[in-house]
Amino acid sequence: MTRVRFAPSPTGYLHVGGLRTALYNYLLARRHGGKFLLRVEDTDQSRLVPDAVQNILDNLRWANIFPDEGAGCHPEGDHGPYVQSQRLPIYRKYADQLLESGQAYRCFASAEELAEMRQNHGGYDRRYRDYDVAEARRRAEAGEAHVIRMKVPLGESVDFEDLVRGQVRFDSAQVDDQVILKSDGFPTYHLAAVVDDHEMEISHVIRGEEWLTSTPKHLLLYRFFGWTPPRFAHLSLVVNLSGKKLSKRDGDVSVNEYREQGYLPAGLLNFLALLGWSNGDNREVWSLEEMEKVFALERVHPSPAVFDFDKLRHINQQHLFAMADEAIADLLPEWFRKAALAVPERAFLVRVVGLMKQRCTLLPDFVAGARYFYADPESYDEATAKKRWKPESAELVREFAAQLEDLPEWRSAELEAALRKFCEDKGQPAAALIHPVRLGISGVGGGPGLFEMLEVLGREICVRRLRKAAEVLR
RNA sequence: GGCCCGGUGGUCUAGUGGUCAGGACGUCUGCCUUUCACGCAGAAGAUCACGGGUUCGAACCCCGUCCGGGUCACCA
Repeated sequence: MTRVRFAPSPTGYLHVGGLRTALYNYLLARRHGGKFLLRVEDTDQSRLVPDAVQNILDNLRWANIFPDEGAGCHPEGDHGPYVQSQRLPIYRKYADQLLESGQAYRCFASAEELAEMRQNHGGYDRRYRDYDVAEARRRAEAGEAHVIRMKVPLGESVDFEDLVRGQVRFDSAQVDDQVILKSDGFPTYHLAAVVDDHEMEISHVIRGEEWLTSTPKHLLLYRFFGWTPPRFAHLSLVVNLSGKKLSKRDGDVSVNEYREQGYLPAGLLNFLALLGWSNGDNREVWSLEEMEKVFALERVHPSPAVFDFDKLRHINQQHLFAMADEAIADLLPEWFRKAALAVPERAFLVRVVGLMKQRCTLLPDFVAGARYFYADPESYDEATAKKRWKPESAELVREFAAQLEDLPEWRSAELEAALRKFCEDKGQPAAALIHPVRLGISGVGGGPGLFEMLEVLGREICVRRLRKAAEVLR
């Protein structure tokens, strides 16, 4: 049974890199008919961000990445609790077990001592490793603050087969006697993750590359406990143009921000998946469901990937194109509310979407970028007016508006025929009226086909706008 | 600095010994059109990090070097 987990720490909002990790885990579970769990790793009490858990849950839900088991699920599942701060006795028990078997020891080094060691010989010098056990126990029982460290066997090689990188080997002498239980009684990540992954029967640990060098510690812990370790897959980092781990300085990094800009979850996910994964068939546009059928860790690339905003936009646009007009229209009401505009009637909106679809990449483009469908223009684009509005335009537009009032059939074909006939009678090229009409109707120089636009807008609005334009523009 | 990982056009990638190194984004040029966009056609852009080997033949295998990143916390 494939059982994977996404185990974020609630020290901040969901990051795009985190979403990618969650996605790969989710895809592997789906591909193999396994389970995807969500576990909250809140063992650092000092860095908790109050609404981080909620944010992570919300954004995963927005992205349609639903955990099968764990925090936020109803019911949570049989391996809970799934929040580490609620599992303290469990970690304590295992830490004690290691203490008794001599694979861990108490350490009384103070923060000052530690700082001094770091300065002088680059790290903890294992000074309490062989400290008298009985004496250590006595001090501990007397209430003296201490931590529990793992006793790393020296001179061994710890190696494993990473599913995306192949064989990786470490010398155990390079591994320090990592703290597994802190003086506040909380476990560190290393103990907590190993214990939980074992108890929750995790089969594959898929996480960021920043964890690669602590994997030998984890492997050693599995060995201490006599447990079979899961398979590991370390994903490359998502980086900026300078090759550094993506950070706030590089622009938008939290999933919230993409959501607020109006990206489609499917588009973001598709783009993120492509940052390191490819199916090997030159295909780039994938729905979540499609990826679930073919995803394989063997096809994940180990080198870091630069987050390319242009490519993201392109992928998002592809997803938009693939959607039915009705489905897009259903997503729009919240964007009208955000723009403080009344939500148009659905049938009208569907038609607008049909006309605007290939001109939009993000959801709000259907609102702010198509404003003239919902409100009369308040101004006219200057460059366009300069180029397209001639001295005779006002008169032509005024006369044409009058003619439109009596047009028998308000449909694009009839509108076009009427306009062309009108121009012919005036001895003018059609463009001499087409451009001024577009400007007068929309206030801008670009947009969908003019006659379709007029049809959708309706007679009353068009006539009104044309008269206004003929009035204002000279 | 030690250890670990990585290195194919600006970017994401295909490629695992044998066609002019393929695709996509972006850029540029045309075409289409009433405009913008879409679409279509085309172009520029890669010493496959570098140097040695192995081989008839290497982006692919081996060694070395360089560069980049990660990690060296009572943070995850």
